[in-house]
Amino acid sequence: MGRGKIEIKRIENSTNRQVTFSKRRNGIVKKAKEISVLCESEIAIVIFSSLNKISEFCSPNTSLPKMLEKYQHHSGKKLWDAKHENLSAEIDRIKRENDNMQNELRRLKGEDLTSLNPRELIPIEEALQNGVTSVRAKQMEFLNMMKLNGKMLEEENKKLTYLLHHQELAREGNHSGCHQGGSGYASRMPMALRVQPVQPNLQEAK
Amino acid sequence: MGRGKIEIKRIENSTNRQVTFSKRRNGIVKKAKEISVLCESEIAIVIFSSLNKISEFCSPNTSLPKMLEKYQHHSGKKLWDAKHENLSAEIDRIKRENDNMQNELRRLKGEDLTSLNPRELIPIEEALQNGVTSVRAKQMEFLNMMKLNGKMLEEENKKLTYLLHHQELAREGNHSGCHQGGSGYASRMPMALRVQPVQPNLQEAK
DNA sequence: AGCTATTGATAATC
DNA sequence: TGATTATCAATAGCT
Repeated sequence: MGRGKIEIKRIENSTNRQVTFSKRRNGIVKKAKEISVLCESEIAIVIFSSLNKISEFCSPNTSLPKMLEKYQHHSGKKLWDAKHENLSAEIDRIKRENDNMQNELRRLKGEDLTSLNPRELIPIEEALQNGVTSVRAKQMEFLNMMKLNGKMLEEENKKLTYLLHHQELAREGNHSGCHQGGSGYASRMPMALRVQPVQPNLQEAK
Repeated sequence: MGRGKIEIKRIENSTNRQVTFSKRRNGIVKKAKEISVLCESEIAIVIFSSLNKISEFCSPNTSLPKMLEKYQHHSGKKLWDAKHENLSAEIDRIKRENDNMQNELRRLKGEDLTSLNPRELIPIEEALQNGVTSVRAKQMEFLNMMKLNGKMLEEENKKLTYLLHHQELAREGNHSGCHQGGSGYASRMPMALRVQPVQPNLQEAK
């Protein structure tokens, strides 16, 4: 097709070759577009010119990576190395692990028990029981800590009260005046805390 | 080019589409061969038919993997490294999910509770309690089923015993003879079953 | 699958 | 490069 027939062999004239390359490349891409539309097929083309310039075409609604993925999947041929398979295998492995855990979780939460027989229920019950025990123990721990904390605060309160009281007394002694409705800290404190003097070595209880 | 002009749009007639696909595919591959020779270029083509049948072409002295390798190298675009990244990301995601589940599992099993505060313990305790409840319910279900099964067997036993007893009586009546070592079923049965009527509710003791 | 009238692609040229 | 056009190649419709 053209002004003259040509032999299909390397075009020696470099310029001519370039031109022909460009024209024919466009032609091929056009054909590719057409076939993809006419026959609703997917086509990907990669071309390197003799100067290693890249041209690529890929039918709409897909991409080279997608096409290659599909290629591997359908042909079974490997386009790239084992890396993928390793990763895929890893994913499969983790997903399986995931499923197992999900099942275990579901069962521990009491769902999905229908498929189990009585023998399989026993370890689950035990695990749950252990869990409850541990959690309750932990809660008791917290409770005790809080109790202890409360006691310590109480003790500190007492100490402070005692100190304030003494300050109050000292001031009264200095001024020889009597504040009947005393405005000091001590007088505003609850009776229970004010009256009792601090006991020594309270911290020892820690 | 053909007996008539055609619009470039999906060919509705399936057979026609197939034929056209085949013809044009060959055409494109031929063009690809030609350009690769004429312009000493490298070209790779992958085509999926509408039925996902693969066709591929790759210019001589190279291969699809080689081409793609070159493609990545020269274009800088990632073909499968992108895929790698996707896979890696997927792995990360799943691993995170995995870790979460593992933590949840550990906590449900009463391990690894030290890092939790009291407020966080509450839902765990509840979940465990629910789990225990569910498991026990399931166990009760099994127990009831077994009880029921036992009762049914017991009933059947009674029935059979009754029937055998009557057969025995009937035969003795007919023959007016006494088989001392009788060959009937009943006479071959263990004494325990024959003589004593089944006691009701034996299974209740379970 | 083949055939062929027809359209489409393109080699040569400017 | 880009446009033109005489030719050749691809192929649509038919068998």
